[in-house]
Amino acid sequence: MLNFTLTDLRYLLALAEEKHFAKAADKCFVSQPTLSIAIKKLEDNFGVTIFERQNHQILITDSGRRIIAQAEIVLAQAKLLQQLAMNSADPYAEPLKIGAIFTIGPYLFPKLVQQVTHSVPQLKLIIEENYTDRLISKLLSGEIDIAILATEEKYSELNKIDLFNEELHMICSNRHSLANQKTPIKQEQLNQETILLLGSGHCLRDQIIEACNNAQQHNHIFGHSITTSSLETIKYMVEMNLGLSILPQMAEHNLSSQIVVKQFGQGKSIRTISMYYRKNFPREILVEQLATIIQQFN
Amino acid sequence: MLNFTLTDLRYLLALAEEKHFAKAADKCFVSQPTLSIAIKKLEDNFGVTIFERQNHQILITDSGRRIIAQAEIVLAQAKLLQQLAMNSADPYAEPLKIGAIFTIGPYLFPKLVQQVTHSVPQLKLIIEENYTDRLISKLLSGEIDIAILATEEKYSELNKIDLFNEELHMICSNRHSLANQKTPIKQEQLNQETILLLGSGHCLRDQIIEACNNAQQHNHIFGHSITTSSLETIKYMVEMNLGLSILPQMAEHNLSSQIVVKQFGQGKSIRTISMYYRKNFPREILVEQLATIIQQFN
DNA sequence: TAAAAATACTCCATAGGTATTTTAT
DNA sequence: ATAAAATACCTATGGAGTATTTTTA
Repeated sequence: MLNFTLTDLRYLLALAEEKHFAKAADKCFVSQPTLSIAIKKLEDNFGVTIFERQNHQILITDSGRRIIAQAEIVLAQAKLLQQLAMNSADPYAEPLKIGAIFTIGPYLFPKLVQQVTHSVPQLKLIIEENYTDRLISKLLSGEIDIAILATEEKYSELNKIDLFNEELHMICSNRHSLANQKTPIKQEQLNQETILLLGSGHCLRDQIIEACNNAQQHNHIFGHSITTSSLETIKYMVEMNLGLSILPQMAEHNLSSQIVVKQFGQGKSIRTISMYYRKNFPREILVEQLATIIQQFN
Repeated sequence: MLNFTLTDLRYLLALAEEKHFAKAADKCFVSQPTLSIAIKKLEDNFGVTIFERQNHQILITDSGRRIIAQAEIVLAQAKLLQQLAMNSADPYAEPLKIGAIFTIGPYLFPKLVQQVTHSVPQLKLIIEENYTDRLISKLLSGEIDIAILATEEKYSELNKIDLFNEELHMICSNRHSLANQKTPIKQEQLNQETILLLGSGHCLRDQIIEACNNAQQHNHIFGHSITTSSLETIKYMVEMNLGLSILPQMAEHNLSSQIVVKQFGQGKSIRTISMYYRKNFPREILVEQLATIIQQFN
């Protein structure tokens, strides 16, 4: 067990420098007896004479010199710790780690990073794209601080802020037979079509299946489905008229002119994008700030 | 000013490791509330949340991780200090610095080092030869711990232990006219002789002058004197019959067979060799031990 | 209901103060 | 007589305890 305190060391160094109890005490803003007693306690505990009280002058013993040198190191490191901690008090000091699902990240992150760089330049973002369940577990384990998801699921350990709703639209090639239909596409019309879907794990896949399925029982509503790995792949395949697909609004950005966007379903098919973060997350202010930024995108 | 203690850091590291307040408290041998409060105090003072109290699990924030890493450094250095200090508690831990005048060192130190190596092997000696006044000032400033001198001077800041007396003898070549005299040499006989002396500053020079001068007023008792730099030089010159000289007993060791030692003066000419050290020198025990060793040399 | 952390409160060790004594110049 | 450090003695902060409450799984 350590038998000294950081205060003791401050007194020690002051005395080593001043070589005069009263002056050293002044320097530490304490009384001379306080410093005397602290030094005595240190020496007694160590069992070492650090200062040789010579008549009206103070000498440092050889052991003392080594002890003082080490005490300097300890105090210097302690001050570093203090600074480090104080700097971290700023919630912007540490980067914020945000994850989003694959079907949001590519379209949201660029705008988010741009806006944050502009309006909260002191904040660094670390972004990642992943599946919903992976993001949830990373969020719970502290690997990320915020997850941007499109799920209706409730998580008791997490807080949620809704960001925006986005519609799901059908896209097809302008050469496709549905391309010229004026009325919204009905679910039944997809029965004979080739549908391009993301792989399982992507929540968009489930959302599309649910949106198409609607009141129907069976899972396989499509005539034929092809599973792909990313929305960008899907867009290229639709452009080549290899099938049609359902896209969230955000992904319609920069669509090829050969792709047609069609209203889909009887009502509007929408999904809600929300921000999740741990209850008690100490930087909740930041979360709210980011939510506001994103909400102003629409 | 530092707003944390080493104890706080111990608690911090324990909690970081255990991630459980009660277990961390156990590890530190304190109660759970004690540790809780200490952590809270730390966090409040730093203005940083270090531990995110997640429902029945504790997460470390990113700021926390850095703080903990630095806290580890501080504690490690503090423990080093503790060890260092504890080891120094041993009075033998640090080398002892001894100075002796030029006319004692070469003859005393070899025997001293040999005996210390044998009977106090854990003690290291750092030896030096110098003039009396230089040794005194080094002793007062703490550059050396012990001075071995031949002086009658009193120093109020220093303690003194007498070691031994040594006689002063005359030496001359066996070809010298005084070499065959049976009775002790009288002071007056030196009036016509060439005397080899050490340079000024060497106390032996003054002691010899005083011994020869005796009741006489004038300083120049010798027919002719030559100043040399060391007793060894003097011995070689005496061997070559370039003059005679006065030697302390110790220096008679290993004299050339061509040199004759003669009793000198009516009474015995002696000087007292003493050990000086600072009052309050914390390792007085060692001084006494060394004094005893030297006293047993005769 | 159980487990974990926070809170309330009580207590005492000790760091700090003032006044004084001791020691040495 | 003066200057410096040590000692005596008192006070109060805060570190540590036990008991209890709050919170959440």
